[in-house]
Amino acid sequence: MEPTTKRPLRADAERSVRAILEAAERVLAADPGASMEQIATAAGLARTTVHRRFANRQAVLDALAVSAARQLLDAVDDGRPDTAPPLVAIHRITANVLQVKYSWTYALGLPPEPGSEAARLHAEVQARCMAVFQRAQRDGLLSPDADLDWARRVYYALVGESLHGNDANADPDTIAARLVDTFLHGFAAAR
Amino acid sequence: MEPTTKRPLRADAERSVRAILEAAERVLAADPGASMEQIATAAGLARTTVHRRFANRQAVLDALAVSAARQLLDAVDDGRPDTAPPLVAIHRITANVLQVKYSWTYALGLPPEPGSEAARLHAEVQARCMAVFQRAQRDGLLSPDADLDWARRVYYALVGESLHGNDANADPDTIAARLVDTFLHGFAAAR
DNA sequence: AAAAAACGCAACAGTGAAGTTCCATTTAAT
DNA sequence: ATTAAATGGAACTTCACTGTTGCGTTTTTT
Repeated sequence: MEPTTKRPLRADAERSVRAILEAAERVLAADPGASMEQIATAAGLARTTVHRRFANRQAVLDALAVSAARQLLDAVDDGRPDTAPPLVAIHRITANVLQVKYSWTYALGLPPEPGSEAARLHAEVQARCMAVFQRAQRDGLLSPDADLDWARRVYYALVGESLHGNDANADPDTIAARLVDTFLHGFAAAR
Repeated sequence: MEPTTKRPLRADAERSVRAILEAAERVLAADPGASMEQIATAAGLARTTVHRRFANRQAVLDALAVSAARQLLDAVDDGRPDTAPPLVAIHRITANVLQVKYSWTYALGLPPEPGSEAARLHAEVQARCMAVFQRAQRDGLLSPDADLDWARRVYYALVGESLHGNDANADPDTIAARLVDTFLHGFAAAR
């Protein structure tokens, strides 16, 4: 029952925490109802060790959500959303996000508890996204009529869909290019 | 243990079956791990009655998936996908599908068991969808370069996204119009 | 009105997972 | 090398859910 970081963990304990979170992602992605035992085994640990690091199942899920959300925010910031030209930023962010989302599909699909750290991080990501879109609209890349909130939701949906069917190693830049092209122009014949 | 329809069910029994499926959709949409007890209560029935109509939990899920998939296929066929002009068909199908999907979000999100009736129905829906898109491409509505499989996936994703945040009574035709517009033209400024 | 079917309710057994405790052993920190 | 922390493993309790059975009562069918 010590979820709060009282003193720094020992090196092996920190490895265990990471192993648990990575195992949880793998196992829960395959079966959201998987047991703590399955997670522990996948992490190469005993079940009691998992319970020593996380008070209960929910604590694992919370930590998993926060960990993944942090990496997502980093992926976005690495695309320079505030300084790069909008089209470049959107491309880079998309490619970065696709990689993170592929590795943390389950964790990033978890509904963030309102008020939680994970929710705060997701809101941060969303703010970056909206800022880029607003700049893109001012630069004439996006239509002046575009509903940016709807645009953001569509963009999220395209990212989610782009994760399917790609056997891991498919070039993220290629997928991102197709995604952005669809986002901008849709499927209608050129006018 | 009588999942197979031996003799026609009595009137009240058939009402029970429908009540169970509708309750299962509501309850499981809110919590996918909900118990049979919760489903029974939501259906206004005793738990044993649920077990009398469905051998086990999986049988409920299967029946739920099939029921929803049937309605989905009906919604698609009501849009005349083979005869109406492609743009009209796409609009109508979209509006119809949105309504069905809104009422059966959970059931239609279930991964269809390979080889099951539900899987067959979903494949049928997909075939209708591809047929419309091919006609649309021949008619010059969709770009000759468009990857129709990717287009279909994007279309599905847009449908899924359009279900969120709409407080039920939002006009399906309005939402469908926005969806189709985005699908065709994206968000870029007009060239 | 009589027969058949469906229902509610209570009770029961079986299962599996969550969470805890204790202790011997291993591993990291100083 | 000593100390403190972390781990594995077994055992145990608790608990919720599943699936089943039996029986008296209600509802539908004919």
